[in-house]
Amino acid sequence: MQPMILYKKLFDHFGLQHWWPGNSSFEIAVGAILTQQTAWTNVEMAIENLKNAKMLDTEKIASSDLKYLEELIRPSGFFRQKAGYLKNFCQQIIDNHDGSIEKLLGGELQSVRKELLAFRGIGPETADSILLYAGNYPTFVVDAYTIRICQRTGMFDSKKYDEVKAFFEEKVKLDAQVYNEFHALLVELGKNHCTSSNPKCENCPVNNGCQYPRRTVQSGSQSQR
DNA sequence: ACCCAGGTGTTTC
DNA sequence: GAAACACATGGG
Repeated sequence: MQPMILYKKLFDHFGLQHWWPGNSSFEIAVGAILTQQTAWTNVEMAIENLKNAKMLDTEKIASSDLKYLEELIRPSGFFRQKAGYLKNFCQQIIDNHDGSIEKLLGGELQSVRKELLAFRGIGPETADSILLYAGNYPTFVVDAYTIRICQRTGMFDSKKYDEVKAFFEEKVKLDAQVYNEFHALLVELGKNHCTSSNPKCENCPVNNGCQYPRRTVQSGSQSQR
């Protein structure tokens, strides 16, 4: 199955996703860091805490007491690492972009991406999420669901982030709005159907041609494709 | 009670 | 390089 066919099926089934939840670029970026390997409902609690404490602000976080920040974001899990990530992220924005994430997100895609990837705690998925959902850059976001769906549908078999990203950007015209919906839809499919606890993809709305279990191991032959 | 979640960094084969 | 591990809370 080709990516755009999958996209249409997902869109027909799930409809518009209205991502990313969040009212500002900064809130989206904070959410992107907090949601790493964590359910979004937990992140909502952490962001609510930050809002109530009036801490959703680059200067406030950068100058905050680390222990205090940890307590505020505790519900989002891995709170000690993430508190450090957030402080560092905010400090970088202050040092290099006058404390304005809009300025950070005003540069050329590849150079901003490179800058984000250099921050501690910001890997490829978080960087692309910030670029796409906070900066509206046409960069495809890959996550564990994307990789699993690619493998089970037989669409593309790789666990390497950059390879999967390149595959989609090659097959799907560079368009921030389409990439926005596509990633959100893949997450929806991943959460509801293409889960690790539903390895046979039962009741999947798009499972035509699903090849799970992917292959019966052939001893000796290693040829791909 | 166990498993999982919209990853990342470090350590170890 | 790939694989294994640490990081942690809250919901199903």
